[in-house]
Amino acid sequence: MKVDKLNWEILTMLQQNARLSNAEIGRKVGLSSPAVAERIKKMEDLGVINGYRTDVSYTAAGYQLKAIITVRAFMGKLKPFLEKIREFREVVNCYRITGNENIIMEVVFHDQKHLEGFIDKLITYGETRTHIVLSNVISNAPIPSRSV
Amino acid sequence: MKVDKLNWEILTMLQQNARLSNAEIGRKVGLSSPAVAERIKKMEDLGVINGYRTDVSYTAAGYQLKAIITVRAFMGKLKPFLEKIREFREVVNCYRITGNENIIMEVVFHDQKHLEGFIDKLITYGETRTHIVLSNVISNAPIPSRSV
DNA sequence: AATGAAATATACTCCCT
DNA sequence: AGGGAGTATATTTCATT
Repeated sequence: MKVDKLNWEILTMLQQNARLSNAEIGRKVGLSSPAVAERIKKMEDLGVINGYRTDVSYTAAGYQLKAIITVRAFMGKLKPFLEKIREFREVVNCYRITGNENIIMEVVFHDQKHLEGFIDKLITYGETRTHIVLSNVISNAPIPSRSV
Repeated sequence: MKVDKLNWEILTMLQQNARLSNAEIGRKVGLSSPAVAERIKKMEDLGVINGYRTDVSYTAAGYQLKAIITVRAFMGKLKPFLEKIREFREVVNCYRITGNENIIMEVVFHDQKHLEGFIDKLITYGETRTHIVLSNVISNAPIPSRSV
């Protein structure tokens, strides 16, 4: 899909603040609010925009820790794992990746016991490695519009 | 901070769609729109809500691949790395983590050459490992309100 | 594709409880 | 902490270019 310059300006603003009004976006990019609404609608329909998310602080929300967990699935266990993992609501993101590990996940936990219980549930599916997140260096940076 | 049941309902809705109007949220949770606005404002001020992001498809936006890159920083190179990495706009997320690797990043690339050039820029800072993202199993799932 | 105008809906401010 | 009223602003629809 072709995303033109104007749409990139809109996307850049929306990535920084998804709750901006169409009218406000229009003022900054020099379009009327119906024009902005139409462009956004089209980007939603084409799948350029997947959705609008609120970034909730996991610590403020009562979770003490976040972990990056990789899984190296046992033979024949990847598919069952992929079906099972959707049931675990602690999992914020989960990707299938290349390399020695097949899966990488970002998971939030109330405490260490919670983390321990989570890892225990995965032992039948594969070998796990857990990294605790110490701090955020970059969080959900907007995707830039062109070669950087 | 104490997030009560009503705020959790609001947060759950906002995590799924950040562009919902206060009026619509109010209708579903049984509050007036000024009351919803006030609660949201308070959660923003307290840092429960960090912001509102638009989820843009990196492929639709002209990026061909996404990679998970870990870095094991050389002695004394972690700090310089943390300062430098903010300049790279391809980096969508970057965390400091425990374990053998110090850093894990989620990075988007136009093509393999772009990825190659990126990795080259990191060699003075540490040892990198790159995993290409094959597919999304779970994407930005809302943080659940209680023990799961 | 975009604009302008009319109708509807929402947000914001203030006061009251 | 929330409701209600009044005003300002935004969204939506549609006709027009």
